[in-house]
Amino acid sequence: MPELPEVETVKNVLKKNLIGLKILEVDVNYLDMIKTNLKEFKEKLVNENFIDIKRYGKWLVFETSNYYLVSHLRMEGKYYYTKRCELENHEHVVFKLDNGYFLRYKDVRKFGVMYLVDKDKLFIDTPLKNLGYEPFNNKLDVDYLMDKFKNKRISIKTVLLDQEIISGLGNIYVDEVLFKSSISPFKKANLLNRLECQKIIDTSREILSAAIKHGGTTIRSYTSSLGVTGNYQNYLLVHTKKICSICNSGIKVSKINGRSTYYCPNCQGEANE
DNA sequence: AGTGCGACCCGAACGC
DNA sequence: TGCGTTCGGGTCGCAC
Repeated sequence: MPELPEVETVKNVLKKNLIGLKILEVDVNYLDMIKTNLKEFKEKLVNENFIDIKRYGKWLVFETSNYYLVSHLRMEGKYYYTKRCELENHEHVVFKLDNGYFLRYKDVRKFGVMYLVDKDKLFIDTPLKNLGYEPFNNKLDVDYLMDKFKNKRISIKTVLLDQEIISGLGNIYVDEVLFKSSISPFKKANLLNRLECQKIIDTSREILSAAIKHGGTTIRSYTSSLGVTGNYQNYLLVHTKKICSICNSGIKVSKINGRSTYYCPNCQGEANE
């Protein structure tokens, strides 16, 4: 499932292939995937050139001559850059390009979404308007986190999944960050001190850098797609693990706000601490 | 404003 | 074995 490192990898591969190419045709097979006006989506993108591809948090943003195409892969969305023109199952959006290739978006669960907006509306008419700082942003510091956490009486696990505070951490990496910071996922965010906030910042940067270096994490073995067959799963310390690599205690799994959460009760503390 | 939860999906995993 | 049920994953939108 793509989190920030996976999306970064996809972005880099797409960028290598798509820049300069023109869109000749747009097919949409699952209408609800397009969250802005469907007719405009199909018409406006014709004859647009790909100029740049960016990533904001887990969002992928294609810059074309006149618009931004905003895409979120959710759990299983993937892009294929291919000469194949036969429609495969679960391919919901297909772009025909002017070099004989196609950009094909495939998403079994249909969870992904796309927006098409004018260039001055990227941070106004899309969910990007709510994104918090990325882990690598220098503005993400202890004062920022202390301020964001001060009225949050919910678990730090839930708060770190909130993209409006830090953007780009998903379920796997939040577990890793909290483990490496020796903080219980159950701890209320407003109870964290400055040292703990600093640890969250430092470990987020460390873990995401390492994950990007290894191409992201492939937990379920879906068929590989454009650039997303990472091997960071081999470096996970707590998520999906049974035994703590630090103290040999059994790793516990609990639901926090509906999300499966792996933690070491000995190194990080228990539910009621 | 903060919080909680349903909706969105469907293949895989599970339970009987 | 075969069938029905549950689960998971990120985000939005809504109710309180």
